Amino acid sequence: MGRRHLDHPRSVTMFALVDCNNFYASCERVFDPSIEHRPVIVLSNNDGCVVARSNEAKELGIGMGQPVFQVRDLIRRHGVTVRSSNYTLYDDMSRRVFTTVQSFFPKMESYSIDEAFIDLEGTHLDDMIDSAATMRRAVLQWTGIPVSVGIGSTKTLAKIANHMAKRDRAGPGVELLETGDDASLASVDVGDVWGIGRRWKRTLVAHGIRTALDLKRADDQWILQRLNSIGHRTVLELRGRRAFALEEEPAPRRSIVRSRSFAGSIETWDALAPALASFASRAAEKLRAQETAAGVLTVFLNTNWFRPDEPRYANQATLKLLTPTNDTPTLVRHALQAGRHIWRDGFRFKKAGVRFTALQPHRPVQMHLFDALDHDRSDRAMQTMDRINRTMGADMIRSGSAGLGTAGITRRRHGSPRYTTRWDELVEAHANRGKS
DNA sequence: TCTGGGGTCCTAGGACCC
DNA sequence: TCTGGGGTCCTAGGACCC
Repeated sequence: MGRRHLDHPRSVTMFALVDCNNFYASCERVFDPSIEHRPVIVLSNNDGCVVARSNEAKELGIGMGQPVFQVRDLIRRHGVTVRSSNYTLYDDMSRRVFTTVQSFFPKMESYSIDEAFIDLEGTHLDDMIDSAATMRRAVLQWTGIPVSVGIGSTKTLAKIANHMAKRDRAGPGVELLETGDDASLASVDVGDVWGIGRRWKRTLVAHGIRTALDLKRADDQWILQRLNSIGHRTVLELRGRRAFALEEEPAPRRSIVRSRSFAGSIETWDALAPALASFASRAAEKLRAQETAAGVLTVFLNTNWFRPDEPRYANQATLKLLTPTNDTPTLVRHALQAGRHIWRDGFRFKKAGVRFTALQPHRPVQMHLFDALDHDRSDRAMQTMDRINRTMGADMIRSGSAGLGTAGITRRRHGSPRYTTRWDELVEAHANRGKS
């Protein structure tokens, strides 16, 4: 790679990570200014765990992923605003944010719902911070979402710079980490390095590697042995060598999962079957949306992991489909068959799901002259079904056996409206609200 | 009482074949 | 009866990410 760069250090190419601050909480605030500057948390499915927190909520000591029942007191004492998660809204806001980012920096990789990497090629090193700051202001102004920007010569360093930008709350929200800035690396906990999770952190700390700088200086062979080849790439990136490329074109999904934990528990096959049918049918929609077909189907179910006092059972059944398909009735039938196979009476099931793998391209056959082939007819029926569900809202039409699906067995008590995607749930604007 | 959901990749080990 | 090595493919489990 670019030895030439040494000759022109001021035009070195850099990556930046744009990361939305407390994304879900920020989305909730955009449409409800009354909760600005106040503690806000967003909950996972079934209102079980905290999946997003405003800074004020973080300061109260509410942890990421913490079960809600453990922070009930804090919520009450400090009047924390609680919202069930609203992914329709977050997806739409995400699209708006990154469309804006891309209008400034066209080479962009959407990395997750709230993060994107960009390539700052063409921007002079001296101008990078200013350009990023300009983009940041535009995003805030046009979408209402605050973002932080970290700049570095590799994705891993850009991630660390972003971490530093967030750490410095009074700062400008943009941080540039020079490749040789070891003092900064020494200030970053090794567990905060992108790619180092809980287990690896434990291994590293036990070996005296506590900071990002220690990791940068670690022995390559030792890393390869005790972590793996990916962990080693992280080390290379800390040294300024690019090991993870910017991927502008998202690779097609290799698997699709639809699963849920149930608010209570499921004790009869008759209660599980509609849930499985619903999972299979939602996953099939996803298959068709990306024009793939599943070659392998897996159904899994398990009892409550957190109840050691109850009988435990977890199992999964995998079946290979003779012909890869994305046809809902076929997939539902197979899912029920696989589920029946691993079903056992006498357990209280807490979670189940359907997974499709061995995905392969499947182009729907459009407007064939004759209806001779069943799969043509099936393709068109599926297209119609997807179209109606898309326009009318999810689940207007679904496979007969899906019935109510998971409607009666999941919980959602703090929902906010789908402000941006449903006419009947639009925010009401009041002229005297004051913000323009 | 109440504990998320959806992904990726790597590695080791077994089955099977030549 | 005894004895081999190397390759591929698949799967399960474990690590990581948001």
